[in-house]
Amino acid sequence: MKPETLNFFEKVYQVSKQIPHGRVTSYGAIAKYLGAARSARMVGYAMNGSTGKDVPAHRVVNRNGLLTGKQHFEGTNLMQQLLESEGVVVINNQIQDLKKVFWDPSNELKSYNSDQ
DNA sequence: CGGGTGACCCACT
DNA sequence: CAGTGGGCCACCC
Repeated sequence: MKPETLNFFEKVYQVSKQIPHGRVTSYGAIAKYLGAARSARMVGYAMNGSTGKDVPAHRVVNRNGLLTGKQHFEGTNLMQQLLESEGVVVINNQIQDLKKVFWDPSNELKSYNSDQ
């Protein structure tokens, strides 16, 4: 068991967990923070396994602020419900004031905090 | 071992 | 300005 084997998934999970309450980020932002800006798809793919974990995948949306992964959640509008529950205004699966609620890990975290 | 897929993003036309 | 295609990297069969 080597936790250092932090796969791309694990990295995404940790970053997602660091997302503040009432804030959202994009796959590309996380991917870029991990050094794979052109591999945003992997971030979303990682989220596929985040369902059922302590990872708030609902706080992760695409660049347009659209809840693309909503269909992957249990319910139909569960993702939107969770975001609105945190104070994020979401209309028609589209986050409003994304610029205000947007949270950039590279801008807030700056570095990898192994100590969480 | 090889091919296909994917909760995306960027660039070109 | 808007639309389309390609690219990227990891997991699944």
